[in-house]
Amino acid sequence: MPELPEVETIRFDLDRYLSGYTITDLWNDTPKMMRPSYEEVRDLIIGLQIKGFRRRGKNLIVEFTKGKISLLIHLKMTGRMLIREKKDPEDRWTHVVFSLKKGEEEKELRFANQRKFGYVRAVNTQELEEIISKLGPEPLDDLTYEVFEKTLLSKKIAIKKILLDQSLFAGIGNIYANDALFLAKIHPETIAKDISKKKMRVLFKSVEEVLKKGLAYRGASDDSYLDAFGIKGKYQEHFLIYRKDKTFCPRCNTKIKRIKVGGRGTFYCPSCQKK
DNA sequence: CGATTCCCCTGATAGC
DNA sequence: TGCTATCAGGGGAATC
Repeated sequence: MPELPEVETIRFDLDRYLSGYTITDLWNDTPKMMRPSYEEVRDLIIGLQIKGFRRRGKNLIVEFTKGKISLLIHLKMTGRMLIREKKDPEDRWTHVVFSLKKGEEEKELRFANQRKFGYVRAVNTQELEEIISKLGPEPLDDLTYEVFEKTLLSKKIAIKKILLDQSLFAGIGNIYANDALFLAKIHPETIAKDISKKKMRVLFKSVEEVLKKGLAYRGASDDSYLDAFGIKGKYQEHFLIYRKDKTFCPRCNTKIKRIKVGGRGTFYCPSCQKK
């Protein structure tokens, strides 16, 4: 599922390949994916030239050279953003298509979305700012250890829930939360404020490490994730603990356990990650 | 503040 | 073999 490394991988390629293109048409067959509505989004963006793509947490942001409208795109679990030629074969589950043109060059940006949870939302500068400001700091950018520690010390809930809370830290999802906790040898249900300062430091570094590793491998394609060219990432080949509940701990060979924390599948080594 | 549940959706998988 | 019930999951809303 697209988390920070996956969305960032997509963003980087979209920015590089589609900046400068102008939106000439917008197609959609699933109105609920378009906010406020297909017609409004269409009228707002047709004719606009793409300035670039930004990312905030798991949100992809399309910026234009003129006006105060941006597109806020969330891929949720099964979203894909694909750069295609018009003549390219259909991509299954495509529900939104942006037609693009730069000089004589034509392209399509296709939003495929199997479970239809993702969306494209047109927002003005002020709305964008409001939404973005509700997200926590970026773990690979402006999150400092001091803020990390302060956040953990203020919470009496399971550390894994904290890591997944987008208003506390933006962009960490289930895969990287599981792997970071394994790396730091912390039980996912440990009450955040009870973690020792020493382990907090290790966890801070672990979060950074797994996210960077995810980026280096261009994301994890254990389910439906594909990059902007339709190519799988490779981080799934390097999962430490995520979805490893049929195997044994790489450190101590104990059988990996699977539980639910906050309703999400959670994996840990009962020997290495004690409460 | 936090916990819990529901909802959205559809392919994969388990169970019969 | 083939059908049906269950599950997964990001995030927002509603409820306690």
